[in-house]
Amino acid sequence: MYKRATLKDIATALNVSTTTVSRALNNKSDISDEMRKKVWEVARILNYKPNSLARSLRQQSSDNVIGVILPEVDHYFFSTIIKGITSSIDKNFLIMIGETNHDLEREKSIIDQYLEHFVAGIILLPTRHVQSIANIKTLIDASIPLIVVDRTIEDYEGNYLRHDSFLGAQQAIDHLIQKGRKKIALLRGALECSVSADRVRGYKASLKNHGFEIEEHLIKVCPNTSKKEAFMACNALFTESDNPPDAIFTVTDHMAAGVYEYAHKAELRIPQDLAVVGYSNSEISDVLSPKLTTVGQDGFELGKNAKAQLIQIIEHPQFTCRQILPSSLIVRDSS
Amino acid sequence: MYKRATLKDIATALNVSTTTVSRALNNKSDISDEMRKKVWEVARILNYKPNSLARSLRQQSSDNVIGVILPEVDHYFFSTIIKGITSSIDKNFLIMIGETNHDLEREKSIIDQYLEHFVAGIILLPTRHVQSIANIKTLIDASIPLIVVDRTIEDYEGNYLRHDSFLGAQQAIDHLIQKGRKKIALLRGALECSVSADRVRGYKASLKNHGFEIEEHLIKVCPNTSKKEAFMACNALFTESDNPPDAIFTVTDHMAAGVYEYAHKAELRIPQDLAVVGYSNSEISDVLSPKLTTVGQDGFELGKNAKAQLIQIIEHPQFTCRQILPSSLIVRDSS
DNA sequence: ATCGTTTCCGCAATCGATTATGGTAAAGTT
DNA sequence: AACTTTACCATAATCGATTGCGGAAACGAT
Repeated sequence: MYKRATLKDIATALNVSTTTVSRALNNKSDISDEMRKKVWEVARILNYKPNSLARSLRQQSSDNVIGVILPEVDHYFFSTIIKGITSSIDKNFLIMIGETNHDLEREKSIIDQYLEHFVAGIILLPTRHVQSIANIKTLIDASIPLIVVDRTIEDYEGNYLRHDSFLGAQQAIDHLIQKGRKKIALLRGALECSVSADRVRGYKASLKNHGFEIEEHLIKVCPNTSKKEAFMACNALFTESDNPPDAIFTVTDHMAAGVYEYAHKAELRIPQDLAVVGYSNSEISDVLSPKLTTVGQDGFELGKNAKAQLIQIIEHPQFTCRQILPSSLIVRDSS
Repeated sequence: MYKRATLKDIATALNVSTTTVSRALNNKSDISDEMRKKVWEVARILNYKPNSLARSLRQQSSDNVIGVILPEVDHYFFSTIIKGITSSIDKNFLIMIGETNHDLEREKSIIDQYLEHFVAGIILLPTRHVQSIANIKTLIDASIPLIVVDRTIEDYEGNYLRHDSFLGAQQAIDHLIQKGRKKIALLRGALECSVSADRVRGYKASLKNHGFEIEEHLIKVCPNTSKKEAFMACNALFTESDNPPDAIFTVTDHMAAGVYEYAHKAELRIPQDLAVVGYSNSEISDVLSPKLTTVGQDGFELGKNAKAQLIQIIEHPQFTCRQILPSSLIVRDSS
């Protein structure tokens, strides 16, 4: 059985104490240059790598484990965020991952587990039901480096990073209006979801700016932002009134797929009879026919950025991050 | 700052040694029933949770951290596997995740990092370039619980779990032949990829079983299994010969999307002029129009299963797992 | 020569758990 | 009564690193 070299091995080899070795390797003071060099040399030869468990235990804090918490790992947007986090290998951070399935209890439980493991910091994508800082209070009190990504949390004053959903939605509606659409419906997500709320605000703002009336019956709620819900909502839009919409904006691309399905069944042509704009620029937007116009939010960059910022926060406790990234409309063939 | 209760706190409260407390909590011998009860009671009151770092350090092995290694976290199939692994919360295992991007060096480096962290076991989805057990030799020598998922590794004798790609491909071709197709092309992946190789074997086996000739020029290689490569390969198939295929089987759904795109451009109707069958039952197969016939392999179940089996291996060193799960054809509208 | 400063390094405690070894008192044995 | 066994618990070492404190040697100043 292979055994890794320890501080003691280096110390024995040089006939010095482990204290000296530790200080030499961490480039601390009270060490002569000569000794420092010798220690580094032996460490290299023995292929020494510090035992991070021992270090974490002693320091009461890991220095290379980041905990990630998100609602659903198999949603394209989230999975590209994970890719952004895992693919940059700076500092060799290890990534722990926990999935909440939008369950607040589960979220709390994962946070506790991360705390027990002395993670160096946490990247949190809150559930869509988050209403308060209850779950992260422990983190705040203990000053655990934390960055809240994608969603907002009421009364939370700490570090965050997210896309500008308000602006994204506004761009989408601006675009539809510019294309001559007069009656634009909106399929939104859960009422308590901050992201969805921002997009609704963007929708309304754009309509107002162009002197359009806001018709509440054109706004349908799809709590799970699913394809099926969107299909049903679409059905409602076209059967409840004999003055149906000529454009639909959905807050996810999946919902747009539901609209496509309804349009296909109702023999509505996209974009001639009905323009569709989705949100996320997920992979299905390029596969749908006609290709879907959508608001692009780059998950990869978001994840990469979140990790970089968190590392800054870990290394410089006074560092703060309050960033809102721009989204940009990607015009394809559905509008 | 909140501080967790330790063995020592319990020991002090009861005026006994930490030895006694440890043994009582771990239900070992040399402890009176009376003492055991008292210890458990105090532990409950103080909300004691063992420090897993300290435990791992002492035992030279964690008991609740699983390391997962896979090629690309944002591919739908892989992300559903992650979901399968993370969503079952048995035993409160923590999940570490590493992405190789099909880079063997990176794979090795992640394995080393996991070893340094004394993970209890590893779920490995090898890169498509894997040719030998070089990367996992350390794991085997050190008897680290390991399960190889999705792909095979030459000369590897340990635990594995994967889908039956041979059978899946065979079913797909059987289906196309039964539908009356006479000239079935195949878009395959990288030559060194075992999964792709299995599917090619299935393709050939089915053709042979039905008395068809195998025409090598109908088999095109798309090393990255991308949509664009598939589009190009398709173009080649239809321009190189004036006797083009009437059906195409692709080893991923994304490649099928490439075929769709070519068909659209070349004004070929699916399925009338060209039948298409994909592989994976990814989310795009339900979004493509017409909906894609594909071979279903359930990533969620695979992940869940892999985790359950690994836990068995961790807890019972003599336990072995050699499973090949069936895939099943999902017939939709493209064939 | 004496005292004060640096410089450089080691001792031992510490993080929180596990465990080999040993010791004491009660119970059992002949 | 003397000896052995059993039950139960404590002491201390251990995992691999970090760090407060202290000590010895070298050097400079008076």
